[in-house]
Amino acid sequence: MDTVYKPQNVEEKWYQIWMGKKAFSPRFDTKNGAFSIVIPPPNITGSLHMGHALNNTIQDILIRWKRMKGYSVCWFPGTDHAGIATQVVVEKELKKEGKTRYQLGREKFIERVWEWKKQYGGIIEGQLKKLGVSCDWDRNSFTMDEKRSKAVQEAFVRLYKKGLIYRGHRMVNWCVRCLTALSDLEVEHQAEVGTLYYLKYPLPHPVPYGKKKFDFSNSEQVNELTSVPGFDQSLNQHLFDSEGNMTAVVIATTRPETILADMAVAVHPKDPRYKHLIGQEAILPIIGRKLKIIADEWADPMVGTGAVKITPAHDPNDFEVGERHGLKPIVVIGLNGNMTTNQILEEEGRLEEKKAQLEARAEGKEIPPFKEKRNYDKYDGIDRFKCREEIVKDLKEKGYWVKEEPWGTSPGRCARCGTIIEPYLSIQWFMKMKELAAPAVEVVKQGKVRFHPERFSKLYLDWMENIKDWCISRQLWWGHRIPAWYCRNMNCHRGKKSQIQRFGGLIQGDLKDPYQISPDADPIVQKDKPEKCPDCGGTDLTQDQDVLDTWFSSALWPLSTMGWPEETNDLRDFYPTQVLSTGRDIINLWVARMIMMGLEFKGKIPFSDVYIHATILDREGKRMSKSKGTGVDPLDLIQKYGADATRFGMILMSQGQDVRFSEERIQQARNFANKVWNASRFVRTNLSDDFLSQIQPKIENSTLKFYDHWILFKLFDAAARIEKQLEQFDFPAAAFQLYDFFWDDFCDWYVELSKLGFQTQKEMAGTAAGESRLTAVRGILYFVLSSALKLLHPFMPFLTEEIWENFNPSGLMIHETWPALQIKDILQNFNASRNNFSSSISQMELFMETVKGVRNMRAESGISAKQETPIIIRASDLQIFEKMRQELKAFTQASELKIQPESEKIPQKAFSCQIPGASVYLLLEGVVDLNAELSRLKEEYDQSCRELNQVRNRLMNPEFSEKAKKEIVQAAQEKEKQLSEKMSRTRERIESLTQ
RNA sequence: GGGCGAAUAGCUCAGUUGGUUAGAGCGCCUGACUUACAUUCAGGAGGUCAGAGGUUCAAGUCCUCUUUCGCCCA
Repeated sequence: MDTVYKPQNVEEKWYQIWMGKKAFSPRFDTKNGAFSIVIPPPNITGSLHMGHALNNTIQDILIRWKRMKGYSVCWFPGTDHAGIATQVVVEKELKKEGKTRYQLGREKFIERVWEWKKQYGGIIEGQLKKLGVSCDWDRNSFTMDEKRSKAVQEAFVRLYKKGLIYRGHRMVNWCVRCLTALSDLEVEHQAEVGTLYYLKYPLPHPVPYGKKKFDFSNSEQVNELTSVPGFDQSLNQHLFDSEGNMTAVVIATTRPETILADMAVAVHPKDPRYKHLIGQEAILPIIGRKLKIIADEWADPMVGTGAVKITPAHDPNDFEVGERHGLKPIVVIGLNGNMTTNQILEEEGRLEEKKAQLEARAEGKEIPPFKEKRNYDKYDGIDRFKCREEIVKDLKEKGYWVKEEPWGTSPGRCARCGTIIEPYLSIQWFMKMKELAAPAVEVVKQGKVRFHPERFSKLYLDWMENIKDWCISRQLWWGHRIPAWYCRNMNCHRGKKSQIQRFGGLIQGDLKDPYQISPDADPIVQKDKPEKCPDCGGTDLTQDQDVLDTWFSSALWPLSTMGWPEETNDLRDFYPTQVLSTGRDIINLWVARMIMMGLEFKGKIPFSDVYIHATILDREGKRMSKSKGTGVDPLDLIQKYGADATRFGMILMSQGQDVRFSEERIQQARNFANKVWNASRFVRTNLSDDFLSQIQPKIENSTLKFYDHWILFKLFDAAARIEKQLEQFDFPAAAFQLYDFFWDDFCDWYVELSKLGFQTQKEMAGTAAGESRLTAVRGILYFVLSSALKLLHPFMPFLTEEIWENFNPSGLMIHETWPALQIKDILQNFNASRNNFSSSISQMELFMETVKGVRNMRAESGISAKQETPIIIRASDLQIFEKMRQELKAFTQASELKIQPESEKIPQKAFSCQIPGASVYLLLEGVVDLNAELSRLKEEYDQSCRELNQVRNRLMNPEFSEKAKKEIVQAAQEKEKQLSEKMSRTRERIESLTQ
C-alpha cells in the first residue's frame, strides 16, 4: 500500500469490476424487501454539473446503504431527450454547414438528431460513472426510446379519452426565438425597470364632464374634479377643452407597439372619472380605428390614469376582457417577434398587394407600391422593440404622447433562451389539471408522500391548489409527436371540421402560415396511425404537427422506466419507489406531475419520500453559470481530488438550502480519504494474514483496557447516529459524524494508544498475557476499522473498496453487510457489564484531560514535547490514575510519573494545571519562570471565579431549583462542586508560590 | 404585492425538544520529519450569535418588530 492514496489509479478499475460482477443489479434473495430510486434523468445535451454531482451522490449513498442493509435494490438510470435544447444544438450544427432544418425537412432532421444522440448523448452517463454511481445500467432508459415512447402514447390516448387532454384556442406563452409555445413553468419573471407611457386617445366629439358644463374658472368645480381619487390634475390640458368638455382619454401602457392591435379602451365601472365616457368611442392614434370605451373591472383605477387600452390578441388579460365584450383579436406581432400588419391588410383588402410586393422582392423586380398608402405601413416587418421606439416617436410628433415615467415590470422570459416571451393566441393542446391535482394534493396532505425538508410540501401544495391547465404541445420537431390525425377530405363531416385555418401569427417574408388546424377539428386520437378516416373511410390523413412538452414524458418516468404500460416484473417489484431526490426548482415542473401521473395510471404514489437537496452556488453566493464562467466542473474536481473526495466534500458542504461552493471542503475530504487510507495501512501491517483468515477473532473482555471499551462505545454510538441521520436524510451530519469518529477518536486517540499495546506485547513477548493482549488489540483495531470502512462505503465507495481488497481479497466491500451496531449489543458482543463500560469511558475522559493538560503546559512553558520531564499527579482518588499509569507516562512524555495523595507537599519548581479531582505538576529541572506561572494561574482562577459566580447565581435563585428539570439542577450543583474544588486547588497553588 | 429561507470566529458553515465555558474545516500564530499519514502531529489566538423589544428560573435557540441578503409565486 502506498503512503499516499492515489484515487486516479483505482477508480476506473473498481467501476469495471463492479460492472463486470453485476454488483449494481438487484438481488432478490433478500428478506428485506425492495428499495428503488429512479434517477432524475439528465438532459442528453448536458454535461455533469455540481447539481447533478451532488444529487447523484446522495442517491448513491442511499442506494449503497440500503444494498448493504440487504434490501433488493434497484436504481433506474436514464436520460431525457430535452426537446428544445437538443433541437437547438443540432440546428447550430446544421448552421455551420450552411443549412437550416427547413431545408432538410422534418424526417431528415430527426434522423440527424438521432445521429447526434448516438454520438454525444451518452457523455453524461459516462460522467456519472466517474462519480461512482451504482445504477443498474442494464435498465437504462431514454425518454425517446421505443418503450418510453409507447408509454407516452398510451398516456396521451388515455387522458384524451377521459377528456383530460383537449385542444383549445388560447393565449399561450410564445418564444419568438425558439418558435414554440411554452408552459407557464418554463417562463421566468425578473423585475426590471420599464417605462409607462401616457398616451392621448382623442374622442370623436367633446363629451360634457358630468351633468354640469365644466368651467375651469370655477374653483368649486375644479375642487370637485380633483377630489376624485386618483385624478391627475396635470392631465387637464389634455382632457378638456376650454369649455370644460372632455375631448380625449389618456391611457397608460408599457407596450405602445401593440396599439396597432387595440380594440377598446377600458375603465373601471365604478371609476367616477370616466363614468360618463362608458359607451362612448375614442379614436386610436395613427390607425384611426374607432375604439369603444368599455367598463370592465380589469381596469385598475390605481394604475396609470385608470383608463387602459385593450389588445385582445397580445395580452392574456386583455384577451379575457375581449371575450367578455366581444372584441375581435387582431394580431400585429408575428411568430418571430416582428410586427406584422397582415391581418389589418387583409381586413382592408390590401393583402393581395402585399403578396405581390413580396413576390416582386423575391424575384428581384421593382416593388410595386400600395395603391393607397397608410401611415402604419412602415411598421410592418420591424422588430417589436424597435417598433416601440418608432411608435413613441411618431406619437410624440403628432401630439398624442402625454408623458412617460419609469415603471417596474417583470416581463416573462423563455427559461431556455432568455428572450422576452410574447403572449400568443393559438391552437394548442392542454391538460386539464384540477381533476388530476386533487388526489395528488391529498397524498401529500395525508403524509403518504413526504417532502424533506418538510417545508417544501407547502410550496407544492400552494401551486397544486391554484393549478392551471398545462399547455403540452410544442411547435418543435424533436419530441414525441402528438398521436392525433385529421381527415383532410373536405366532403367528410370530420374533414370539414378539420379544415386548415390561418391565424394571425404570420412570419414576415414567408406568408405560408405554420400548419394550423381548426380548433373545432375532431382528431382521431390513437397510438398508431389510423388506416382510414372512421367517418368517410378516406385515407388522406395528416398527423398533428406538434410534439409534446418534454416534461410530459418526464412525468411518466417512474412508470415508463419500469416498462409501463406493460405489466412488467419491474413494476411489480419496484413500483412505487421509495425516494426521489432532486433540486427544488423542479418540484412543480416535475415532482408534482409525476405524482399526478402515478396516481392516475397506477393508482399509487410513485415515491414516498421526496428529498430536496441544497443548491450549490458559486463563491459569491450566485447561481453557477457556464456563460459567466462561474461554474465549477465536478469532473475537474474528480480529476484533481478523486471521486470519493468530491462526493464527500460536496456532502460536507451541502447543509442548508443554499450553499456556497468551497473547494476547501473538497480538500478536507481528500485529506480525510488519505487519513482513512493510512490508518488502514497501519492496521493492515499490524495484522497477520493468519489473523485475517480467522472467521472472528475471539476477544476476552478481561484482556480489554479502558480505551478499548471507550473506542467500542464511540464506534457504536457513531454507528447509531449515522443510521439515524441517514434515515432522516441528514447526509452532512452523517458525514461529519464519520469524519469526527474516524479522525479524532480512532486515529488521534485509539490508534496511538494501540501502539502501546504492541509495545507491551514486545515486552511481554511469549507470555500468555502478552499474546492475549496482542490478540485483543488486533481484534479491536480490525473490528473498529472494518466497521468504520463499511459505514463509510456509501460515501466513499472507491477508497473503501480499494482498502478492503487488502483485508478481504475474495470479497467486495459493495456486498458487505451494513454494521448493525447498537449500544446494547456492545455489552453482549464483548461479554462486558454496563458498569464496566461506563467506568472505562469516564476513565478515558480523565485520561484525555490529563494528557491535554500536560501538553498544554509543555507548549505554554516552552518545553519541547519530546523532552522527558518528571510529572506528579496529586489526586484524591489514586486508584483511577494508577490504572492508567503506563498510558499516562507514555502520552505525557514523563521521565518519571508520581501519583500522590493530596496530603503530600506541593512541588515548587513546577508548572501545574487542575483537572477534575486532581492537580498535575510538570517538574522543571532548570529555572521556572514563577511570574509566568503565577499569571497563568491567576487567569485560570479568575476564569473559574466568573463561572462559579454564574452557577451560584443560578442555584441561589429559588425559582431555578423549583422549575428546572432535576438533571439540570443536579448538573449545576455538580458543576459548582467541581469549580470550587478546582478553585481551592488553584488558590492553594498560588499561595504556595507566593509564600 | 404574497410566501419561504438566511444573517454565528478573518472566510465557508454546524449548533437536536430552550439548560455546563457557542463548535468544525480553512486561514492565522507557536512548536514538531514522534517507526500509518507533512494531504501529518501537538498547542494557541480569534465570537455583544445582524439590531431592538418581549416570553422564561434560563434565549444563539421561542415570539414581535426593524435592517440586509437570497429564492419562489403572482
